[in-house]
Amino acid sequence: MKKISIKDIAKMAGVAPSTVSSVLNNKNKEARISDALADKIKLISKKVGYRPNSTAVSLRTGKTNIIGLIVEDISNPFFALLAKALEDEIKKHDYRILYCSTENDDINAADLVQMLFHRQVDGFLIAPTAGMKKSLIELTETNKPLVLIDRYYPELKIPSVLVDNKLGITMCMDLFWAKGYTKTGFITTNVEQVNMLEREEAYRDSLKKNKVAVSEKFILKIPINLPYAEKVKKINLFIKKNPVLDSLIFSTNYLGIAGLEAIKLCRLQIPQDIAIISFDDLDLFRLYTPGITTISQPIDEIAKQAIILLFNQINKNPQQVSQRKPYTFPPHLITRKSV
Amino acid sequence: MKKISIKDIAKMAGVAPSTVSSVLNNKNKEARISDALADKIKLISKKVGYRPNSTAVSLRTGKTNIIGLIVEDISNPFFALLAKALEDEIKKHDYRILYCSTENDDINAADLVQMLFHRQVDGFLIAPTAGMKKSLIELTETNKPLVLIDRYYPELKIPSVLVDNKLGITMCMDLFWAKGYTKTGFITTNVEQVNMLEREEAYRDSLKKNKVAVSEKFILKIPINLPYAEKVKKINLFIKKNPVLDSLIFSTNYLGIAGLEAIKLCRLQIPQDIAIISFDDLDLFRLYTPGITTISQPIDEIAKQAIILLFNQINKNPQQVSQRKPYTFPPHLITRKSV
DNA sequence: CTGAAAGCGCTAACAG
DNA sequence: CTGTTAGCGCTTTCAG
Repeated sequence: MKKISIKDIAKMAGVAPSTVSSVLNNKNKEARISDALADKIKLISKKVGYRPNSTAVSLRTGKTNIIGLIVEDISNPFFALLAKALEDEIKKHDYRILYCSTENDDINAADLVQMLFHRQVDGFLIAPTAGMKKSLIELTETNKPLVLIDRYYPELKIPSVLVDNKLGITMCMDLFWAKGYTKTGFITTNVEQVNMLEREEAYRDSLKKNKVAVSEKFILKIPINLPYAEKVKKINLFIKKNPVLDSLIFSTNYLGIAGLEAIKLCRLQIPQDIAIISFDDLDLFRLYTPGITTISQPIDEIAKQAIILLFNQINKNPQQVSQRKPYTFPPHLITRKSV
Repeated sequence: MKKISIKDIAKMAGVAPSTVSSVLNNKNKEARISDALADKIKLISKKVGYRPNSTAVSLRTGKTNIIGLIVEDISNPFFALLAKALEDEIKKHDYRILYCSTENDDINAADLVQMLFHRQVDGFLIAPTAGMKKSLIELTETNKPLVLIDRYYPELKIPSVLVDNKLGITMCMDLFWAKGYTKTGFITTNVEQVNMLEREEAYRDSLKKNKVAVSEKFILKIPINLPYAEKVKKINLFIKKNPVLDSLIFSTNYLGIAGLEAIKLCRLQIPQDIAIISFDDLDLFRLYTPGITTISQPIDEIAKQAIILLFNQINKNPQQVSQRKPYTFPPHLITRKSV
């Protein structure tokens, strides 16, 4: 694993660097280099373990084989699983991932886009923050391949892949209605991201469809960057203030976790005192007693589709007639004992 | 965010590219460029949002400001948290992370080292697989900055940062002894990684110290790449075969998870029928009923120290008198109701 | 004080 | 069939 350059190989083989380059990039035919020579060059470079300097290749070709991944927080289990699934898919194309967490900060996010762009990444996979519109518009103007994941911007025609958020919450509500729960609280974040807004909307729609007036006090919006303990406290208070509630929906995994903790503090029994469903499936929800009913996201499918859309752009695949609507995948309702 | 090069800036300012370069790299003094001119150049490049092409800078300077991170699996909560902590620390140095998962495959791991090396990363953070010795030796011979995390190679003098694995298990055992448990089973993986071996060793040592013969049938080694359901099955069987056991230690988080599932299947009560402790603290363990006693790793401290050691090397800091022993941090025993 | 020139390692056009 | 040449965008002498 020494620093060995194409010139070294050329010297060893007694040819010019360009000849080595052609051979190693399988351009034998175009350059019409004799098979014997090609084999010789290949052999030598294999023997000394030659691998081209990616930086030089990138500078020359303008390609880095690196995709920039921007998520909210790589330590969130949802994003960790998504990142792994994306990594697995992208590996097949011989690409790598440079990842960054936005911490849900718009300025941070815009910076990361800039930084990755100037690092010449070949494409972007972004779970955008709520205030990233400007940054995304700028990015699209550069024609860099770009796919949004987990969230999207309805006004921007950017290929997006995500779970069907409305369907997920509708499934929750339908289950509640079917089981006779009529007073469902909705616990969500205060961020204005489409995915969260759609979840809330589906909650409201379901109430309306069932001719129940939406009661604003049954909706709790928790500031996203509040420390965990504060979140628990807020939920705790919310539950105490609304003893009439017979069921709760947590719109995302960490709220579900905080919710379980809050319910424990209130000494309420699930599902006798209160039934619950959380978005995102976790080991915790599966193994908790009682098992928690969840809306599980099809992470692998989302990752696969995102990579397809990304490489359609990278390879300028014409079939990529970018449809206006985001690609959505239905979630799975995993029913357990919590309802 | 257009492609704007140093030449463009030079033209706009009516100077030579090299002058722009000097100014932007704060080499005004050495180049003795007038403050007025420097300010003018800075202003212009700020106004048009100029950012140098990182690829070109890298090719020229040999620095990429990218660190290669190789872990077992980014979707494992331990590594996800570690990755996030590392990202946070590394950001302060204006570096980024290119990450890869080994899937615990030695060949894969060796490939990743090669790949990252030829991508000119400025340093490596590696949680090595058991069979990575050769690859690591090769890497050290290149003098690339390198820090091992979570695991280490006793024979190789490579700076390493990890939790004190032995202490962790000793704490478990001491707690068991103190509470009167005398038949403790140990459930671990079959991989020959030092961290795992040390955990097992501590278990054996504790028994010996307390004059209890080590019973091999009380140790269960589960193949690491077995599907989750199979792991549960193995543990289930192990418990049924050894009804004499009054307590169990799970040597890593996913075994703890599988263990809870297995115990549920056996319809055993924790801690009445069997007491348990798991390595790694998870939401699941905290919120499970009963709460599971765990050995929590000081992830942030590990990340901080790893970054310190890495940048000591990158900056050729002489104080980095690479000590032979790995840097270890004591874990925290979090006692809950499971013991 | 400033600019011209070389070169990092590679690839692609083109000339032999 | 193969080698020469130019140049990707930047930094770094070094000459003026």
